[in-house]
Amino acid sequence: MTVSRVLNRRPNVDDETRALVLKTAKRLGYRPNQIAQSLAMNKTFTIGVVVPEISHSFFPEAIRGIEEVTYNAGYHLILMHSAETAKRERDAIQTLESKRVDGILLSAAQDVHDDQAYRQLMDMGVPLVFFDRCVRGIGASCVSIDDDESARVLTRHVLAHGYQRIGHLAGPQHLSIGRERLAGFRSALEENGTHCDETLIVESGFHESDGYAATMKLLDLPEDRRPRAIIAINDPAAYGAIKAVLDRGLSVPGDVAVVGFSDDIRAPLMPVPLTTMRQPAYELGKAAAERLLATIAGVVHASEEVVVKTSLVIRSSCGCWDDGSFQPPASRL
Amino acid sequence: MTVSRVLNRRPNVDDETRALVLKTAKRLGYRPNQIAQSLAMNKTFTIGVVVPEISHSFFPEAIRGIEEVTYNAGYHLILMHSAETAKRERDAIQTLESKRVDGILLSAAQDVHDDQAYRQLMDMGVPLVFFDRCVRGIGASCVSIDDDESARVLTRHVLAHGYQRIGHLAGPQHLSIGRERLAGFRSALEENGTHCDETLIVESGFHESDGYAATMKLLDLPEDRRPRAIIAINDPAAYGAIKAVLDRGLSVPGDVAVVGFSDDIRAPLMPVPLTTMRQPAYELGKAAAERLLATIAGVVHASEEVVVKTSLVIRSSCGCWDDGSFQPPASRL
DNA sequence: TTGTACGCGTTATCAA
DNA sequence: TTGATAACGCGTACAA
Repeated sequence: MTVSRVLNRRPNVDDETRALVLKTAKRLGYRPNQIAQSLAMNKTFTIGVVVPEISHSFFPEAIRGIEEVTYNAGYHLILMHSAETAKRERDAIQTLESKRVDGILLSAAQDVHDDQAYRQLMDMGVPLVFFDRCVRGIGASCVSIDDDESARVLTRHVLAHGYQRIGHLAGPQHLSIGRERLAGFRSALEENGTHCDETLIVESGFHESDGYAATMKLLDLPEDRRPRAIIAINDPAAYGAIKAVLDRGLSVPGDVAVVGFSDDIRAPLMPVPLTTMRQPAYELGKAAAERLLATIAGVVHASEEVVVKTSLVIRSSCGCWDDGSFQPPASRL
Repeated sequence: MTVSRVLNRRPNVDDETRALVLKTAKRLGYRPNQIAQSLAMNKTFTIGVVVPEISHSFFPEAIRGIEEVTYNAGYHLILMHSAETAKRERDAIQTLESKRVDGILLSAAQDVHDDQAYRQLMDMGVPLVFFDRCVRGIGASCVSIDDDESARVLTRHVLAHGYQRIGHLAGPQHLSIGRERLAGFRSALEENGTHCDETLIVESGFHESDGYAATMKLLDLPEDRRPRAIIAINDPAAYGAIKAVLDRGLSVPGDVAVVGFSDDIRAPLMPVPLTTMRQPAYELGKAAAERLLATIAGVVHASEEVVVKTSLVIRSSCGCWDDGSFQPPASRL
């Protein structure tokens, strides 16, 4: 009726009627029922966000970026937590579908092994944008960093110290970031003419405990086959690596250099400040949200790769001095 | 129709019909429209969570606890960010009301000065549970720590070092946690027979920059009127305090001891590890969610105060040695 | 066991 | 400018 027109600021309403409606609405504490609106308009102004991890580090910051953009556009967020499991992720996707969200932002869980859930989403026409941990080849956009290139730059820096034996705590190989960072690692070694010892590449999860366990394996090698430096899949894994090295009575970076990936909030505070590749979580979240809104608005149709810039943060765990400048000890060059 | 019965697992359906429905549903990729369900049943299985802060520290962890409980109960979360502003908080509340959430979990923003928005929510019969930063006297439940007692215990510990002049970076006094922590601070001084110098109590916000600014004011006092120890409203403010002390060329805890409140993830990693009151964010989130679900289920009607236990975490910024034991230097006792 | 009628609160369409 | 009617997709109540 007329009430609808007033509340939606439609022009063709008499000023008196309008005033009356507004007054009465206020008196009754009336709130438009957005559920009914959604049903009628087939639009919820809600976006689903699925993250594998909630608490520390990268994701809260990314969510803040997402929230910033979506809030300004009048959208709201349903937050789902996959807890790194494929089952909960599938569950989350189904729920969001049922809730008829206008789009989904998703960062893939660690143990996802097939595309099916994503493909089905795409088939149903639900706008989907991956961020950080992408799944390619299914026509969904991806907002992330250039993992391959970033890993290459990071590895180059480690190589510049003159280290010969370099280990890699590789991420899960069914995830893009696991594969691509490993590829970047390999290519940096190759361009440097450094032999890549496959025993120094061990698969690791994303948690500190994973990094600890994987590093212990490397440290169990005979001394002459042990890595002189370790490149971890992310910062938490690097923390685990540092802990493992120290627990073995060795020093960082004196005996084993360690570098991470993310520039987590704790990285500069570590017993030996962590050299790492800064991944701008907030900006990445914003970019992902912008991409999704564009998709929802129908502005863009094809899937797109959005690359957010990383930057090398040099501290001292790599063997550089702690003033942040790039100064591999001369003796090793 | 019969389809509804099948999908809701009602018993009185022929097995064959049921099988047919399920098969067809799968074939069509059918997803029940929860919007329509919600409209018909007047129930959304959605809970609104309003936090003043998203990224670091306390809230992501609390959200994880909330998510854990609500997920298991079949509820989902709409996450809203008030950014410490009353305006955005009011906005969030209105939106959640429009979205007909089944209940709201809220931690009050820093600059909220009146109860009106909350009262209106209560009047409309929307279950509301505060967590961490509560507003009392409006009939809503509150899940938090015992701020008064915790601050007292913390202050007692600082006093035990023999410090006479103790400063307090007090939180906003219109928020419960600001008032109660200050009250606990005062009562510990009183029971110790220590004079409370009002010039050493300065109001501070919750951010590192706020703590920095407030501490600078204290350090601007003539040397004989400066505090020998500072109790900050929370950990980030304590980080700011430490930075201010160091920036003035003074040492922590040698010249000025500093303690925080929260046990943020960075507390043990500070240049001088921070003594602080541990606030179990995850457990607090869980308790708050449980309380809200009970309210929604109508199990409880009256408002309730749920108190989650804190514990004193002794590191070295208070002047204790760094092994975590309670050992105020003997010379000062 | 199955199907029909109605209502949930809104928007869209068309008529008054 | 305003009002009536039919959707939107489901659950409830009752009839077949």
